[in-house]
Amino acid sequence: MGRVTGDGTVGKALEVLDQVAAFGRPVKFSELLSESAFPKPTLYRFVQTLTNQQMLSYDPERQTYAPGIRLVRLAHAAWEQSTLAPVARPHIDALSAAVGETVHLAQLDNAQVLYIDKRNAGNPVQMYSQAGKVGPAYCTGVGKVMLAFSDPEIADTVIEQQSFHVFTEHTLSEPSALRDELQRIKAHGYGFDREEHEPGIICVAMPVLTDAGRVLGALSVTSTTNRTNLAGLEGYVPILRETAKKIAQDAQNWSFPDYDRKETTRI
Amino acid sequence: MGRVTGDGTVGKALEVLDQVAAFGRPVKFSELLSESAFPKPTLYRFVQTLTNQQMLSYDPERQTYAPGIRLVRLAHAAWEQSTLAPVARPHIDALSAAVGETVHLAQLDNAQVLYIDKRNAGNPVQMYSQAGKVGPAYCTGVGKVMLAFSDPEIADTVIEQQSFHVFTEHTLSEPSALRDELQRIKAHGYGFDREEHEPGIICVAMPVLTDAGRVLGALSVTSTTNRTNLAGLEGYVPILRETAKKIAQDAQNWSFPDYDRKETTRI
DNA sequence: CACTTTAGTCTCATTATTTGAAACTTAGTT
DNA sequence: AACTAAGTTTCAAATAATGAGACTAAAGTG
Repeated sequence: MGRVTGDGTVGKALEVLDQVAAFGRPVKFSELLSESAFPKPTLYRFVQTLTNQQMLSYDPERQTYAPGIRLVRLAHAAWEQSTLAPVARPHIDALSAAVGETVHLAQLDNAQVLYIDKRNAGNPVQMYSQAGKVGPAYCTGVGKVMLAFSDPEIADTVIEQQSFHVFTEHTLSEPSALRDELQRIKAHGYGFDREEHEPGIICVAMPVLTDAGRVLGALSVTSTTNRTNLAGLEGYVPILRETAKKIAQDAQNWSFPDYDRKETTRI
Repeated sequence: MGRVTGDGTVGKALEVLDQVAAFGRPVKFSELLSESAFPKPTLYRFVQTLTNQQMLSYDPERQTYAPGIRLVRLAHAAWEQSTLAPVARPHIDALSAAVGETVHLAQLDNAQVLYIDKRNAGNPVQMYSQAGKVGPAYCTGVGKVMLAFSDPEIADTVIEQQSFHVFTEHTLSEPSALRDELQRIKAHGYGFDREEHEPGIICVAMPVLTDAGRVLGALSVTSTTNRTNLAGLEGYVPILRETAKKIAQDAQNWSFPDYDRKETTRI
């Protein structure tokens, strides 16, 4: 059995859920079927079950499925309890205020970069729309920095799964080039995105490491080639290093208060 | 069988997931067991499966489970495709700028108010931390407004599920009082929160309705009794009504562009 | 209009998985 | 060492998942 899923029925159902999410738009049953490894009635039942459970939503007019509203509720709990976001929040607020540029906080999920928080430079709104978004690990500042400090075995597994799609003329398109870059990043302690993902967009990234050296996530300050250059961004390294250190410390000391939360409180 | 779950194994597993999320903090297996309807080995296997699947995360040090990071990624897709948030975004930006007070956008999920977007008044950050949060339907402006315009059958079902916990001296603590209030809201077309959930916090809420009168969600402008009063908030009714109308129109005309999204794009 | 195709839904005997009582293994007391 | 509580494994019985195929509805075609 070629399948990696495992975990019986539940694993299979979640695989379907991921598939729907991967489309990035509402999908018809037939579209799903043509990409799915499951036979028609089996896929059908999964989709029905997930829709019943509000893990998928169904648009009867267009006959399309999309990830459901129940996920939004569940994710809030996940974000607050299983990501760096709550401990990092005050620190990236301060960082953002100090540098006046866009700040990202990311973690690794499934060989992809998962952005878990963001502070915009000029425009103060439009935030949640970004947290939860995923990006490629091989051509983003945060992605490369996390790989550079990851366990070599894990890094290898992740590298194997990268698409190495060429976004710009600066994109590293070969695993070997990426490995060299990771070497350099590890030596310096931080890394750059040199317009590797989008023309004109550059960033400095810093890993968030435990005292033992385990990667918890990464931070970055992003700007454009119009406003600054790599040397300019390098000036943020000290404050980035400080911020990363504080986040790591707080994360290690973090202990959840065991207050009884009687009822939901006002948001 | 008394169980409401249905949907076989997948439904049961998701019930466990909900239970973990409901704790609002990392939980030990034994805590979960004592609240769960499942026998020990069954619950044990569900928790294992969900952890494998990254729907739960496990902290080996504290031996606790929490909702997992995979949910954050899935929720982003849900938020963008299955909620009012993307269509409403520009309109609530405009509303927020115009009124200079905190603005909420909410939908009903499972007899609860689910906040799906928010604009803060003074402090511009701290946003995603709020979207995804849930609140009671019977004592929030958005909750009551959505109930008032819902199908009576649905409203009844929802009302039955409310806790009617008394948060403040103004909280409506009886279904009959709530029903009267819903009547009044329906007559006026909008509603207030008169410090029913938290002392000093008041709001005006407006439903977002389709042309056919179906409830899509609700909007509210929140303030404090220090800054204004109900009469003051009532002044926002025209702009709220306009905003709600625009959101409803956009939601009805909304059609997803069928561009091929080749790769993930920069966040 | 009958005929074909395609997409979506349903049935049911077979098969595989889930189930949970009970037993076992740690790890922490007294 | 004896006791206790929390977590984990086993295995036969009970149950649910599976998918080939049949059916239906709707859209396209000659």
